[in-house]
Amino acid sequence: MPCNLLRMDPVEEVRYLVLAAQREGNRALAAALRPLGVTPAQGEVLRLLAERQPLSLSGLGALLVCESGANPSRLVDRLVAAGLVRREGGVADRRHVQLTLTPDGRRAARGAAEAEAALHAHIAEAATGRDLDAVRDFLRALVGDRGAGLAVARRAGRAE
Amino acid sequence: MPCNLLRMDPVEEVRYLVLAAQREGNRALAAALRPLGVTPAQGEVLRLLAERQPLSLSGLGALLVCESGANPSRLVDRLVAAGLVRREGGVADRRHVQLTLTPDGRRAARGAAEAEAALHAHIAEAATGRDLDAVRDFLRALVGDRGAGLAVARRAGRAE
DNA sequence: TGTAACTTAATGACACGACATTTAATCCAG
DNA sequence: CTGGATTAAATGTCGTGTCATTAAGTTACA
Repeated sequence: MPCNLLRMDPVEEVRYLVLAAQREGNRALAAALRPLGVTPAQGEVLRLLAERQPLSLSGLGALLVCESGANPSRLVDRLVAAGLVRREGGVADRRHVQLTLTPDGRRAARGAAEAEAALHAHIAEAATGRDLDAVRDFLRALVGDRGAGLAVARRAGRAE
Repeated sequence: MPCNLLRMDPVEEVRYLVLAAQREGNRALAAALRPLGVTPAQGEVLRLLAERQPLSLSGLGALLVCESGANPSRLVDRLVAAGLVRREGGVADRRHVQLTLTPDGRRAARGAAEAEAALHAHIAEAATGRDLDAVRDFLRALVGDRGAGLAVARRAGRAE
């Protein structure tokens, strides 16, 4: 009885819409990446390495928005097993691993960039006639600088 | 080279901020629910049943924003094992399961409501001085009526 | 120097989340 | 009334995502 008469609180609806947007974006991206044999999380790793290799596991973890807190050992494991990433022991500090793309990994990163472009076009379309910067500012305030929010800030060049 | 001089595209930043907001919201909610021994996904089931029981598995699945596509058999399994939900065979149609809350489940649903209220207060705080309705409208346009977006629309009374 | 604090990565455990397949119950066209 | 399509639920599989612990390497300080 409560829900056809009572409208949902805008705050609660925004909470669920954020969840829904993440889910649908992830589904769309997964579908676009499937022909490459790569998942969205793996695609994020490939894109980061293409721009900033070499990276250590913890350096990568600091920039990943997915898998924000922990170290992405197992995420990288699968990319190494797939032959897309090389994992070499560090020289100066033997704790640090050096992650780099293989030639196949570079190719997959290019494909992932195209899949992301399609998703970005979809977001841009939903933003036509709206103030996307206001949405961005709200989301920045919402995530603050904890965990995943800090990773985005680092990616955007707003924090080191 | 690319990232301290080149600002990130607002569209791409919004994409990652949506992901980050979902992650951080989920982490905060998980922490608030942990004393109850319940996860955010389980909390969503408890809240839905508290308002709309009895529900079948597919009816529940149509309203869940998490786990949007599939049937939430295993999600419910754990709630039944925890003694929070009762799962009874249907009468008219023996395929349909009847899900209802146990007294413990009603109690857990009340606790989950309090944990959600804290998250909603955090969202409301990030929205002060901003146009939350505009954010909501953008996110509605973004998710459309596919999968999780449709579940939100149903919850908000915008669709049956 | 030597040891305690710290950092990095690996790993165990558990619960999703998405897709696909299977099984059982119901519906419906002929 | 019957046999194929449809629907509901369960289940298999794989890849996260989070928290915790462990082990190894490095730093810092008494």
